[in-house]
Amino acid sequence: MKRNNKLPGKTIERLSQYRRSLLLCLAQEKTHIFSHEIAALLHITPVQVRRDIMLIGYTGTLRQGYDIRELIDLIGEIIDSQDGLNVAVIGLGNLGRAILTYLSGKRTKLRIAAAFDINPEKVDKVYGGVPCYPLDRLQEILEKEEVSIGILTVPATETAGVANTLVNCGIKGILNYTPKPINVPPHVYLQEYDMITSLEKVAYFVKRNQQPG
Amino acid sequence: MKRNNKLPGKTIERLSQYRRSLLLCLAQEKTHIFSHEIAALLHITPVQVRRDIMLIGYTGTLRQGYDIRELIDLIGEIIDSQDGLNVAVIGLGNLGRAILTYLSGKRTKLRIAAAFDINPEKVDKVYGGVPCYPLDRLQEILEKEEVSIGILTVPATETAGVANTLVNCGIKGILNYTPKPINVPPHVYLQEYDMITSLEKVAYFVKRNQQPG
DNA sequence: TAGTTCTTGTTACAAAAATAACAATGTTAG
DNA sequence: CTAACATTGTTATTTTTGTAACAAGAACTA
Repeated sequence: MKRNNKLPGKTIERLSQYRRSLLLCLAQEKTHIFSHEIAALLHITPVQVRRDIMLIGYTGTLRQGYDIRELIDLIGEIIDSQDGLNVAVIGLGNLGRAILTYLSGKRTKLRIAAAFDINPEKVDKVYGGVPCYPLDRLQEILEKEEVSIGILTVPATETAGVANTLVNCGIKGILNYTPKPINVPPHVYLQEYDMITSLEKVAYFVKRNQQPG
Repeated sequence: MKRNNKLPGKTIERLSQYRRSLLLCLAQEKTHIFSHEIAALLHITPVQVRRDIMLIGYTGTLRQGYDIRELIDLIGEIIDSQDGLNVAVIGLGNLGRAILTYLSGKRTKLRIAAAFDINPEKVDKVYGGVPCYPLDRLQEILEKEEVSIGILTVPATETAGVANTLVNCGIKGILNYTPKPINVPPHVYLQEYDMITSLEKVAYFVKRNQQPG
């Protein structure tokens, strides 16, 4: 049960997905599950499921598979923070609001504490249970609410500036949905995702399948 | 200049990003660029840039670096389809509209041909230059517009059904932003992205940095 | 009881991706 | 002219990720 060894990033992603599926199973009165069942739900291989579960040090029973409740709890111990973390969404365009909707009221360990926008129309309203503040109160609110993770959904022109402010406020992690890459000091964990890049990648592989060579 | 060898997926992603940055440079009258300059723009290493460029068979000049115009054109030859591809966005919630906004009018080779939603309020309106059709006309429109790529932004409950319809209509690639994994026949290229998973991954690494062990 | 069948846990292997190392070659400086 | 330098292109190495192979053990069957 030694799981201080750093787990691979991809394993973490899958653990998050296992838990989500397992919660659904639990809601259906299911108590145990086999590796190949989890695999089928997520369209991956049973081997990979078993390997991931091995890495977190959980052990199923031989003929019943894994205890769903126990597995959910263990995944929680691994990927959740004990006391929870506060998250802020910066930029309430369509994407920012989409994220608020997705997350609203779901995660208990990840609390969306605040949203920010520059548009006065949006400021002081509440979206998905989250209050929207003006962008110029970013620093103040981040500190007051002890926000550790920022989700960047501002226009590309604002990315660098907002990112700097986040870092200066002592943010611990940034999820950047802006098409503009940012750089951060090593103690800040950064993950970037660009929708246009993803789409162009799909287009490339579609093209290749059409004209194989 | 043999670039029929399949390029790594990650290289494709970076090529897309190189092109975007290079277009900006070109707009600033710049004609040549060094690998370390590209690297700095995207916060990666110069070696990786050179390696990617080597893989597509382009050669820069020794003291001037790469010709920006030529490089942009070559990347286009590689990742764009000759005649362009038509894309449809299925589901016009916040996320669907965000994508339309991002893409509207930008890509010439990737044309957003149609959007779909089940909500009558949205149907028959135009979003970002793209007409919205009712979901039950999906099959008809996809065939009429010769759509090869579908972007899935419907609620999780609808994912499986819509995905099946897409496959039946002969779609070539799917970009699934739904939290529900789908499976498709091997000739359909599938890419999935789940925002909640990404956020939980960031949270995990933030937690690890806080309590290193 | 002995054997068959599932399923897990683990080790070994393969593939993909990133990084490092370094030869080659114009260009500049003296 | 020669040496130092900056930059590319390529090969080699390491790291990460995924897949396969297989021993071991509980439950069922006869």
